[in-house]
Amino acid sequence: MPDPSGRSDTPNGDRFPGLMWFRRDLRLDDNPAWSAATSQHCEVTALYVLDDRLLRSTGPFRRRQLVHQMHALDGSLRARGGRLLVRRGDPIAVVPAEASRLGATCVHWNADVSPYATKRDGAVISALRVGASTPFGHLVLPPGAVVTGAGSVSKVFGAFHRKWQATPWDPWPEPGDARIGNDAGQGLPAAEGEPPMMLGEEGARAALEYFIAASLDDYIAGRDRIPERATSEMSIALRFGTISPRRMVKAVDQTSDAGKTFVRQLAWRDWFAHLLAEDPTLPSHAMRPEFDSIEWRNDQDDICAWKEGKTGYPIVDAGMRELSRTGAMHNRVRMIAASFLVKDLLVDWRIGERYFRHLLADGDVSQNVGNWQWVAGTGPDAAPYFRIFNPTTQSRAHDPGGTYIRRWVPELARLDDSAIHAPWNATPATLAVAEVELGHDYPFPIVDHAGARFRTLQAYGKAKASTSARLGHA
DNA sequence: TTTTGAGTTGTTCGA
DNA sequence: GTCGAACAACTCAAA
Repeated sequence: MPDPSGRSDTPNGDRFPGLMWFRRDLRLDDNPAWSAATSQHCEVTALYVLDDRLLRSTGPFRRRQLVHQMHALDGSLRARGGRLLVRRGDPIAVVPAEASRLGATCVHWNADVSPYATKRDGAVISALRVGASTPFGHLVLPPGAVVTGAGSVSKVFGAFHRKWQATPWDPWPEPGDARIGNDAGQGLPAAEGEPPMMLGEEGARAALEYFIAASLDDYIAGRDRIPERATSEMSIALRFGTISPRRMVKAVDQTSDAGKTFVRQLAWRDWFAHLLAEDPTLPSHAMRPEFDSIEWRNDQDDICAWKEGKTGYPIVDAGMRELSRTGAMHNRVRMIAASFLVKDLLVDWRIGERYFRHLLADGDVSQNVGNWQWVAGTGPDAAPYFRIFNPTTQSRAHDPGGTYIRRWVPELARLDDSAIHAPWNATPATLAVAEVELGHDYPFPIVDHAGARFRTLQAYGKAKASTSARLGHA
């Protein structure tokens, strides 16, 4: 095969050039597609395609992260004498064109499970004139590796988890010795703002080590304390693939309950991905069809108040403000805010799912959809629908000193620890001392929790009853 | 085919 | 203040 770049003087004998298409796997360590590419070819070009269709649906925080992490990947490649080749356009056209230009005999990438990605990747494979190799490098186990006797993904987590634990695997192979292409193409977009603390694969590895040393022992209780940063905070590294989930599992001592609990979270992550791979309609349909007939209120004023952090429930508002200003939110607060939208405001979970996914720096279709369906009680193994979070109780339990609320709802900062969780119950004197006038400085609650709870139980009960009646008559 | 056991993160009510 | 029960009876997966 003629080599248009004239790079045929390779130490690897008759090996040919290859192309590695990076997407959400921005690391060189423990990356199955990268290892395959660098083992099978004399030279590998590392490509990233800026896909405008995808970028349009990507909110500002995730986009900013992406650019920083691309720069970090470029740094990893430079350390090995290469560069990240960046192109802008539709991958269905760009990837085959680059493969042809470089004379690549195979294109490598790590597969993904989202409906958009699977459709796009199928089209790229059809358009390629050479082969493609597409392992699953962002999950511990690939879809299809953990199934029931009937060959489908378990619809209860416990059964999935038992099989997941019992399925053996090893770290993926080490990278090979291929030379790395050093054509930077049209160049990286300029990174905006301060680089994230957890930058690139070295940052991710250091953050994991720090978490294991500092917080893992207390993970079971610590992960529920909102104002602290006692969770692993690895979600962005997992989202962009700057760390290998297999490396994470191997790094944790699973003889302790805390270690087991933490690794279990990675099993949940695999489970949600496997479920979406099996059923691409999950972003738009309840896993339990009876809950597709709930009569949502979808009140526009309520939805706006929720998005803006003006519901009158301080813990919800703190979370929603943190989200819209930073793209981050503690897991416990995500549950409280999501439960509030669905069960207190009776708003369709899909509206909240789309909003979170747009803004979250770690936003990922499979995880976001799985978790929203869990909160809404519409999925398998979901929270029972009558399990409705009380935002005030949650706030007192998980942010007892009101530290988190004061950080994001400064107009309430002078309220004492008792009043700050439910300012509408505070005495006029307490409010006056704290210089809070409800309805002026901070809203009255837009909904009464007890009444809203009853309303939601009615709506869910009705949806269930009408569906079972329909099925009974069929 | 039938049976059996299990089932992330909660809240409210009444004794 | 603390405790257990009710919430609602499912469905799934495996034996």
